[in-house]
Amino acid sequence: MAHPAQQIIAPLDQTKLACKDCSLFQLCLPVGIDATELDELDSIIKRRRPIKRGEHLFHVGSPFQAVYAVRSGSLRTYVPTEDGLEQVTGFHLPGELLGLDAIHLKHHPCAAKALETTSICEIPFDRLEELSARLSSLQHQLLTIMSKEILHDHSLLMLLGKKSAEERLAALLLSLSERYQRRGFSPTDFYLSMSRNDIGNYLGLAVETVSRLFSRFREEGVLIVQRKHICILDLAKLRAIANHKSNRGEESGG
Amino acid sequence: MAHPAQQIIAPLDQTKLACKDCSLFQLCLPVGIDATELDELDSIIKRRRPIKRGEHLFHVGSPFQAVYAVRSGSLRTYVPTEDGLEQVTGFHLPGELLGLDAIHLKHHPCAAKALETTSICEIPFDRLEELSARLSSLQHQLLTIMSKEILHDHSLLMLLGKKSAEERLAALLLSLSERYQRRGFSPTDFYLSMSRNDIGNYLGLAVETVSRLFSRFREEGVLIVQRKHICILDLAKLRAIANHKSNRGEESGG
DNA sequence: CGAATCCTTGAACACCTTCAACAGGGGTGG
DNA sequence: CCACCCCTGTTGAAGGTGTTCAAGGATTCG
Repeated sequence: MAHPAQQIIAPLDQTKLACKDCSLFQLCLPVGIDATELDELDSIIKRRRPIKRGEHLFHVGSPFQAVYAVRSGSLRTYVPTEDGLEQVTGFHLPGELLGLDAIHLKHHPCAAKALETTSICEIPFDRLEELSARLSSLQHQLLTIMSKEILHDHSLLMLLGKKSAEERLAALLLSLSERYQRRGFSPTDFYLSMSRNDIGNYLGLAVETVSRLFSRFREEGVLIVQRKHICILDLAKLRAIANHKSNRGEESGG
Repeated sequence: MAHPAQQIIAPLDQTKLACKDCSLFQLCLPVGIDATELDELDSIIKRRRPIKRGEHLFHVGSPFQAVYAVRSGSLRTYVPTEDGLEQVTGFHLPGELLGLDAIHLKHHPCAAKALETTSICEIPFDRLEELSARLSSLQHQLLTIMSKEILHDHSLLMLLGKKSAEERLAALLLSLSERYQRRGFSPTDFYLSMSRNDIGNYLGLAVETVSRLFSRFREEGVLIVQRKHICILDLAKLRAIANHKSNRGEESGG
């Protein structure tokens, strides 16, 4: 199901769209790269056929050959646990890079699954490394993206380690809101492409808790929620919930 | 206080020790780098005077100029939360690199504090980037280390999102055990350089819970604990606790 | 030796989970 | 087109795990 808000993305038949013409240009790898360099980067990028909801971009353990940039749609990454369950490690929106955590082990430590119909740019890693050795701005951008990912993980760690259920969900909604805004969508009106189950899993909460929280937020006038459609009414209040409250956690003396 | 198990590290007056003579050679940046390349790397690395327990290597917000490798001792990294509390994001043992999460924002998003007397190699980042543009093995190693850090964070996310208190502490002890072993120390007999408070903070648990867990592990014959001194008696059982048990978490349908 | 800090243990409470039942969509087939 | 079913999402009640509050014991350092 294509969400109305996401239809400013180029239609699927324009799969040859160059980086320089991509609406995600400023959110993706090419940041800070000049025209001739951009052509070089462009030449190594492959555009894949869109993948459908539920299909995998890569599986756990599959050999690491490329990193991937989301062009449209969304995915979730997750790792299976020993018990046959799974832990969702992230949701990935247009302009975001996936697969960088595979560099170390040379195979993917997590799987990536499309949450809806999703189109992807594939960037062979050996060629990217080659190219980034020559283009210092690209090398820097690559490190920056990885650094950003570490940063994101740290904020998530804080979320899971210190925050209440209410704060966690508020933080996720705010994160999505900001990311949609940067991509030119409404920050207050969007569709969740992931299920309540995915959200609960990601935030370390039971599905029922997530559902109850949505209801509570609705009762408090923070948002309107109808199944997957979210309309944030009071962004300030949502921020207050995400940051404020909760005197949990310890001052760590040392 | 120097812990007996850590005295195989070179004494403090040998601060000019070259990478090639460092006992951490195979755990640090120089992995897979040949002799001449190593000299080049060596030439940009500064050895700093050891820092004492409680002193900071860098603060939150301080400008990003270098990454740091731990030579001896240990540190903890943490980020302050809005409420004036803090979240511990990691413990860092000899051979490990700190500061890579600062690349993106150009200033340190977390602070690093010595848990004991600690000596450090400082590696100016601009020169490291320069050098890694020329040495592809170094470039690759740098990406690998960042990838490894992302990987570590993901396992920690799983820990905080899905695991019980018992599993979390067991996992931390196993992680320390393995890391000490790789560094040539005993995997079953070591000193914790961090406080119970730090551990609880890191694992998202109250100090009291950590304390109770140590007692329970002792009662179950898994380990002997005397303040900071840990002696693991039953590594297999500790692994069982860390991996097995607990049917929490959700199968995430989609 | 005294003070401060860290660690441990106990009891009551809170938050979230688990278990259970039901409601609402979306797809399929008659 | 409607009935049916499956899946996702919602809501209620009971229970558990970890937290908070409180107090006492151990260790370190001036």
